[in-house]
Amino acid sequence: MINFADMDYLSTLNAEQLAAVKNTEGPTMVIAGAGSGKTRVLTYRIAHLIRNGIDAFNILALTFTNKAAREMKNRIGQIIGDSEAKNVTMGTFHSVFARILRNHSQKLGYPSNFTIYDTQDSKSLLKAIIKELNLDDKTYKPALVYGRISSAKNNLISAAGYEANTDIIAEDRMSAKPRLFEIYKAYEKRCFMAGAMDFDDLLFKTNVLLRDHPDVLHYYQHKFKYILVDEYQDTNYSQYLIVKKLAAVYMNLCVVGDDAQSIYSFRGANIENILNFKNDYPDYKVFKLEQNYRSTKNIVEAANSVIAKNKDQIQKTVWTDNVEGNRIKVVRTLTDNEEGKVVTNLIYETKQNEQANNSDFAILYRTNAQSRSFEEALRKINLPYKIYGGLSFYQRKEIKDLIAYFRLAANPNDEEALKRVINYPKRGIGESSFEKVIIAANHYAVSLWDVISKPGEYPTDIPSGAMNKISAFVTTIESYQVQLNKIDAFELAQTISKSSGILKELYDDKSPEGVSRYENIQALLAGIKEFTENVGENEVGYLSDFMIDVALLTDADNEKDENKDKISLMTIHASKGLEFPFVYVVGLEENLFPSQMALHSRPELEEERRLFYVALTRAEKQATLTYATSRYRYGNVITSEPSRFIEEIDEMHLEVANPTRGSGVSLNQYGLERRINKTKEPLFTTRKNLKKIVTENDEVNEITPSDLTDIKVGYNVKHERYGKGKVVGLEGTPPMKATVFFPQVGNKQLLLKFAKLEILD
DNA sequence: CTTGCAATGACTGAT
DNA sequence: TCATTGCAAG
Repeated sequence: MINFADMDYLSTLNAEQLAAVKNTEGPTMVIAGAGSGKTRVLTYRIAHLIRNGIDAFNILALTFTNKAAREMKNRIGQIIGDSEAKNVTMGTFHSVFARILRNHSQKLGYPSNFTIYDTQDSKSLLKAIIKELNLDDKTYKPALVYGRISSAKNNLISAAGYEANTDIIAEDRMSAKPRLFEIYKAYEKRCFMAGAMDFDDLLFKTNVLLRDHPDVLHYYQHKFKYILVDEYQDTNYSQYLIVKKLAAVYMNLCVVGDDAQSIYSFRGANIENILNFKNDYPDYKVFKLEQNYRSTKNIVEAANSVIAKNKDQIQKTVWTDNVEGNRIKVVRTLTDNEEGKVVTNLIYETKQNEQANNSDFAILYRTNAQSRSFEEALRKINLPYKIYGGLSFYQRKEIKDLIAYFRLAANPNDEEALKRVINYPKRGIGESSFEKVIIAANHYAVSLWDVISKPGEYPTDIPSGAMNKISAFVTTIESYQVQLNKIDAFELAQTISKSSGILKELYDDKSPEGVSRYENIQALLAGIKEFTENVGENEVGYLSDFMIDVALLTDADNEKDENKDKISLMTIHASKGLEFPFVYVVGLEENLFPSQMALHSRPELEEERRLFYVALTRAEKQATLTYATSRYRYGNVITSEPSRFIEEIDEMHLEVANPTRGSGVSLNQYGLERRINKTKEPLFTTRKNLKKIVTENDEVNEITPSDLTDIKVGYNVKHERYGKGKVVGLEGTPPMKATVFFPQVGNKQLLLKFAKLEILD
């Protein structure tokens, strides 16, 4: 390993990078193109601060993943020494502020052992609430409700604020979901009763904490004299405001990002945060890193030609001094299975020709479900691979089940954990009894645990047989609780896994899946053992410490050495920040990439395009794009057409390499026959049967809103999103609400006050 | 209360 | 295709 400590680290930076590193005081924005050495700038900037006498304790660095934080900390440690580096507060927004919240949770009425609900927990709770309110779960789909609540929270709108917001209420009424606010209210209350925060709460409650407790705000404002935020383009309003508040005193705020790589608007990310930086900090300095050190000219220029199609962006010119390199390969296959084989063969071939390692290759796709055909093909020719994302270790059922017992030991009010294990393993406490517990808890306005642990105080009409079983369960959990801070995490975890019956339940299942579940439990226990052994001397690692951010861990966080030389398979979202010599972007088909969900508006389509930009710019030496003309979806075959994104690449950077087919036994050795661009065959089939919902230029459904005071039933109208339609019903005098039939989407209720409609006749 | 089978609907993306 | 849900019978 290189010893950076002896090296003049600043000499390895280019002029612009160096300027960004040295401008330590005052608001700073770094616009960093793909592959421009952004991480180096962040790393060296922090090292530089510490070298110049700033206490590491006073530095806060917010990264996009915990893995990125760990790696950066290691690199800083190499420059200035680990003992200093470890004092920097570094991590994701969620993990940093979860820890801060634990220190102050009583101020918000939460226990310090509050539970963090993951997405599954949140949706499960919402589902229960929807049922309790007697609402139809087809209209109020938990996933949709979750999204709605999530985006409210990310914009710092509480349940009360939601109910009071006339725009939102009107919107919900228009989309025929007028009772969303009730669900939100119940959800908020139930989370609180359970001592639980969901992912969005970690940011929301941090805002509340900083808003309502000036002493706390003051403390952190002065602790974090220097603040750095990576991937600033992907922060949402809630995160933006936390940063703004913390930086308000010293204003030593450095944000780093690239608007062209903003791909998380579905999570509430707001590009505006980057665009508005100059408004919040008028005397800011901006540095643009435009030289790409990662990729060949072909890749950089191809990516530039694609992103140029977006309207919303900060002007910059990414360029490179690197070699020209190969053109981008485009490969068509007949089916998704063939796509798997062809990509696998190409990897095999490249590996031989270039003497490359498995870890030099990545297969990137739009959706997790696409991984299957590649896994099968790779397994067939024995190439080792690793899938990132998808179901992470901590989301497996058996792991969540055992962790649910841990959660109950730490916080018995945790409703979702209770629901999971009150009858697992089976102990005769069925659904009807559990429902009675919920009804009682709502009635007495206490937690579920209060009801079952104090039956004398909160009588229910649960039959005595079931009640006895419940009491036995309560006693079991209580016995775990008393041990929580007495014995170490491993001992307690072992006790729980045995006495809860989980270990036996899985041990008795001799099916291959059962065996693997048992092994997973053992792996979790081994992980906990490791945890207890690694806490400092004279300290005990308790289970509650281990639990602190289990909910925030992802696969990338517990990468093991055994995954070293493997081909990486992941979604493009998961590939952000990574780089590989050889990248295969697969499934480049209309309605898949760009996703059909994103065809409704220009901003959504532009985000898909940025996603494609991210995919391309992961590649160092060679990028290959593939698409299949048919693929399986929901078990049936659908035909598909090549993605518009392929066509958007300047043709001079493309090379088309299509496999032959037909009666052929042997396609050539690699299943490929090469053609240069000058082929007679049209590169891409025309797209005339593509539904023109909205094309890229938003002119198509552009409308001139008409005066709607004398709108009549039967009028033909045009809506900017739904296109042409006919008025089939009106309510109120003068008309307030119209029912309009749109051929594409069916009947829609529109409030005339808000809906922009053009009357066509 | 549990089990087993038939019917159903889901595929963006992830802290 | 796969996982979850609903329903009938034990």
